[in-house]
Parts: sequence; structure tokens; C-alpha cells
Amino acid sequence: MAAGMREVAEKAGVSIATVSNVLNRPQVVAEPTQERVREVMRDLGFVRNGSARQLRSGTSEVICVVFPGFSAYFDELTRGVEERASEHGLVVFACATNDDTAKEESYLRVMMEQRVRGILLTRASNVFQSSGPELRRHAPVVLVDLESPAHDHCSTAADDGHGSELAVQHLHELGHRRIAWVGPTDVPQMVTRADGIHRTASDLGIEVLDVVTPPKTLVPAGQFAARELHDRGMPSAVICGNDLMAVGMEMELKSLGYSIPGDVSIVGYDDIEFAAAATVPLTTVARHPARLGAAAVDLLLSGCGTRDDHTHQQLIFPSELIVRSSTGPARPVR
Amino acid sequence: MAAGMREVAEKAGVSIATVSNVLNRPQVVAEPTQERVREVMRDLGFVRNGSARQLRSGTSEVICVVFPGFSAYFDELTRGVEERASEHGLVVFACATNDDTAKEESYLRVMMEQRVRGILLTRASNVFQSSGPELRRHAPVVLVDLESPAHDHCSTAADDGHGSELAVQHLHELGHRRIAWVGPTDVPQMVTRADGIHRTASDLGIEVLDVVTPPKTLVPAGQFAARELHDRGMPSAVICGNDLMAVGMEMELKSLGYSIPGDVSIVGYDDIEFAAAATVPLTTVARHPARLGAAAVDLLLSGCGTRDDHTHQQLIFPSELIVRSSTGPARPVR
DNA sequence: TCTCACGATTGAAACGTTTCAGCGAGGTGG
DNA sequence: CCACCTCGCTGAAACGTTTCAATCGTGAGA
Repeated sequence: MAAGMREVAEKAGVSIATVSNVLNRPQVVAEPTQERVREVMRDLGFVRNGSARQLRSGTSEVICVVFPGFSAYFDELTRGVEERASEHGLVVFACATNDDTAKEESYLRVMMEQRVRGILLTRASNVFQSSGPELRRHAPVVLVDLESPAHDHCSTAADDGHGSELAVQHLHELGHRRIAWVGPTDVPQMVTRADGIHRTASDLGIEVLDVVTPPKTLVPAGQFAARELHDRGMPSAVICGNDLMAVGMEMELKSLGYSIPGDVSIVGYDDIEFAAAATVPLTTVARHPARLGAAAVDLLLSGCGTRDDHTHQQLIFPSELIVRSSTGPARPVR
Repeated sequence: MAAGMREVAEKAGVSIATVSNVLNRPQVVAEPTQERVREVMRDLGFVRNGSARQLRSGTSEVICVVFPGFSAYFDELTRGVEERASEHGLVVFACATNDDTAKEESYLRVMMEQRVRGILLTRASNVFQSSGPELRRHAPVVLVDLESPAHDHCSTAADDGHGSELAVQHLHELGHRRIAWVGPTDVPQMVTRADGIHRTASDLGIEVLDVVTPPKTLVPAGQFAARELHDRGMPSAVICGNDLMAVGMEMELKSLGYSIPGDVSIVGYDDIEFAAAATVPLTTVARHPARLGAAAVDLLLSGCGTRDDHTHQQLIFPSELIVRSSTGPARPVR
């Protein structure tokens, strides 16, 4: 079916080795020979067989990113990964696990079998916790946005603890003394955010209500949390685990008759594009996912996991509080 | 580094062929032998080399999906693809081109080189128009959600023309006689939607204002269009090219003091999860992307592009109008 | 006892590249 | 004129699987 180097070599009247050289080491082939070979390649529609190439050379040009699902946040993250990867001639494939462990496992199996250049894991805690060590024996792994307890691997992450601190301080300065935290309890980085909030709040003498959501932290989770707070007694400010939930919170609170930020201030995390565009532009903790992604690629290529002398690094990037219109002074207690 | 079948065979005291059989044809290997081999595999942490396997057997278990970017719509589409693919033991990798032609080309090159089982193209018009034929010679290609003029390939698509018809009829029944269409002019399926609207509107005696947006059809495009309509004279209803723009439109119109649907009715396309959750739940043309994705996989596996006797099919799925709260009766002319 | 069939296992040839040692031809310095 | 180098090219051995024809026992049927 598809023409191979053998046929190209025959038609061009050279050896297979020369064809290979045209592809991989053009400097060593005389100019006219190169042209002739390239022309035959075009005529025959030659596409080199990646499997054979990789089998022999042992190198792959593919980086894989594992997501829970395709959302705005991961879109930005991927952009960062891709930009840095393409500087090195690498290509990025993504896959969505939908929080399905079996699916994640089959993805990782295929990646190991393909001997990909590297794997970026972004919340694959279920599998990584158990088979992380085995995985790392077969492919360089970098954790993005997910700090794991045992520091025996590379990772990049945003400083969520500090981000939470900034958010609570901001609300404190605005006079808020009773706030809510909205997020799941079983997603690691959400726990980090919650801890930072509780710690800072207790230092500053602020009361914190916890609203627990399911792990699927999208718009509806925020809406659900809004109704729950409405029933339990609305605080003067709410910090939501990410921007999507914050948007859901904002919409639902408005429907319930609250004004933002007059009655309730709202803070999100992530600073997705949408946050700035919301009806009431969202105050949010920016985590610069593209930067995290790019840094992860750097770690990957710096020999993480492939060289024995490599010491694993945890890169923590500062979070930043972006103040917009969804936060304002606490309404004085009547 | 990584143990191969050779070492497994040695330690288990069998031949390489038997190890291969354990992996690929367990029925022909005696039970005790199988167990012994599997145990050695576990001990050695054996992971079979996908490149070698594929080189020899010529089959791949990977399907690739090419996107402009990771958004809610493509997340749903991928879910459909993945579900059907995993029924056949296939794995789905996605990549985002960000509308960058060079990037798309390098992705497609890698896919062809890897001899993937199939490629699903979802708006890669720039590249497909030019090098589609060459691409199809090297991998089965199915177009999703993008009907191309020359019908020499397989595709699945939603019937956007009919969807538009439903939307305009709905608005007509509500008494709207002057509406706007918001969308780009250089994205094929957006053009199909626009055509359907113009055609139906002209049949029903409805006037249509066109607001042209850039090809990046996200929330801000809708906000931008809202301001433009505000300046040019607000119609009583607006049809936006997708739900994200519709949400942007809704938010911006509210900020400008319009009530939805009291002053202006809004219709979107796609029926993303968010559409139902918006402050004013969105009336929208559902296109069931997961269904399109699943059907595309079926076409791929039915021999599309691989068998000579195969006749290319264009599968068109009906669109459906989901009426929610963002559309209402036109305010009587004062 | 001989033959046959059948189940379990194996040897060796691919698959399409990359890579490296090596070869001839032509040129340069001594 | 010889030795030596460089340039452009080539032959052949990998890489780690899959696959198919062939082999080897073993038990059944004649």
C-alpha cells in the first residue's frame, strides 16, 4: 500500500541509507542527490513509518497530557504545554479520562507501550497514587497542578495556599468577618485551597462556612451551593474553588435576589477567560496554567525521570489575586 | 532498560513465540504456562513495545481527533467518540490546533507516520481543503460536523440548515419580524446556519440584520455583537452562532439594560450544558455532538477509506430546537 | 504395534527504519 | 609518486514484536 524507503531508494537510484540520510542528516548528502530523492518522495507520496523509526531509534516526539475533561482551564494549560513543546519539535496529544479509572489506566498503558517522550498528569490521582512508581519506570512523568505527598517525582503547581491567603486577606480588608468556602473535599488541590483559607481566616478571626460539592466542579455545583447557603444563612462573602463554580454562584445568587457585590462578594480561582467577561467581572486567584504547563515540559526535557542522577523538583509558582468587581466592602451589620 | 519479551521468555523457560501467544492468543497456550509467563511479566514489569507490535502487525489502536481548541462543545463530542471507540478497544487522543495551520499540519504528519487507525477532523478546513486527498491515502479520515463540498469522503454532521429553519419559525410564531444573526462568515458550518436563517426568514417575510464576528466564537464575541446591535438599533430577537456567544450576548444586553426575553429574545446553537444553567436558560438548537462523534467512529470502523469497495457516506443528523426561557413573544410595536 | 490426529510449543522470517563501519574516488601535502 | 584525508555513498546489522510452518509428544483408533 504505502511506499517505503526501499521503493524510494530504487526509483531514485540510491541506497536506503541515503534516503534515510536525506531525512535525518541532510548535511551529509550532496545537494543534487537530495533533490532527486525528495522529488521521488513527493511523487510516491512517501510518509515515513513512525513505528519503525521509533523502534530503531528509540525516540518519540510525542508528549501526552491527561485531563479529567476538556475545559477552559485545561485549554489554557495545554496552550502552554504546546507552545513549549513545539519549540523542541514535539507534538502534544491530550486525553480525557472523565474521572474513569479504568479509562485512565488504558490510556496510560497505551502511552507506556508507545514509549512516549513524556506524560503530564493533571489530577490522575486515583491511578497515580497506586501505580505511580511503575508508571515512572516506563515513561518520564511530571505532575502538573497536583502536588503529591511523596516527593519522589517532578511537579509544577501554583501556590494555592498563598493564593487562598491573598483572597482571605482581601476580604478581611473589605470588612468581611463571615465567609464561605465552596469546594469538594476529595480533590487534592481543592483541599490545599481550603486549608489556606481556614488557616488565614482563623489567624484573622474570620468565621468560615464550608459547603461541600461533588468532585465535578462546574457551573451547576456553584448554583447548588448558592441555594444551600441561602438556606443555611448567607455570609457576606463566598470563595469558590474555581471560576466556573463562582459563575454559577453569581448567577444563582442574582436569581435569588442578592446583589453582587452589594450583598455578597464572590471570589473564584483560575482566572479563566470567562471570569473577566462575566456580568459582574470576577475577582479571582490567577494560577497561570499556561505557565505551569510550559514549566512542566521544561522539567520533562531536563531529564526528569530518565537520568538516574536527576533530582526531582517541585516548582511552585506564585498565585496572584486579580481584583475585579465581584468583591466589595462588607455591608455594615444592621 | 525496559525488559522485552526475550527476557520474559528466558525467565519463564519458554520461547518468545509462546510469550507472544499469551498476549495475543491465550486460547492456544496451556493454563499453567500462561500463569508462569504472566507472573514473570509482573515481576519484570514488562510492558510490550507498541512500536514493534505495530510495525509487525500493521494495526494501531489509536483514533485521533483534531480540534480548534478544547471547549465544552468538543468535550461532549469527544465523549461520544470515546464511548464508541472503547467498545472496540480503541483509545482516543485529541489535539488542539488553535487555528494554526502549521501546527495542524505537523499533527497530521505525526498521525500519518504513526499509521493511526483513524483521524476525525472537525474544522480543519484550511488543511483538509488542500491536502485532504493525500491525507486520505495514508489514514482513514472522517469529517465531523463539517460538510465539505466535494463528497469524496465520509462525514457526520448536524442538519444546521433545518436547525436554523426551526429557530426562525419559532421566532416567527412568537411574532418577531426583525431579527439579527451573529456569527463569523469564514467558518463553514456557521455559513450553513446563516444560509438557513436567511432562506427561512425571507420565506416568512422576516428582516435579518447580520453581525459579523471573528472566527473565534467565544463569549466575548457575543458581548461585542451586543454592543454593536445596541448602536445599530436593537432587533426584537437575536440568533447567535453558538451558545457561548449567546451567553455573552445575554450578559451584555442585561448590562445595557435590556430584559431577556422581555425586550430581546435570544437563540443559540449547540445546547452545551451551560446553556440550561444560564441565568436565563437558553433556547437553543441542539446538535447532539456526542451522537455525531459516535457515528463518526462507526463510519471509521465500517471500512471508510480503507476498503476500495467502500462508498463514502454523509450522515446528517436532525437538529432539534430546545425551547427554554430566553425566547418570548415579541413586544408589540408601540 | 502402527498410524493419525491433535494440542502445545518453537524457530525463524518478516515489518521499515536507523546507524555505523567501511569503501572508492578525487584532492592535497610532502 | 606515495600516503593520507575528506566527501559521498552503501551494506548489513540491529530494534522487539507477530506469525506461520514445522516439531514434538501423547493418547486414541484400527
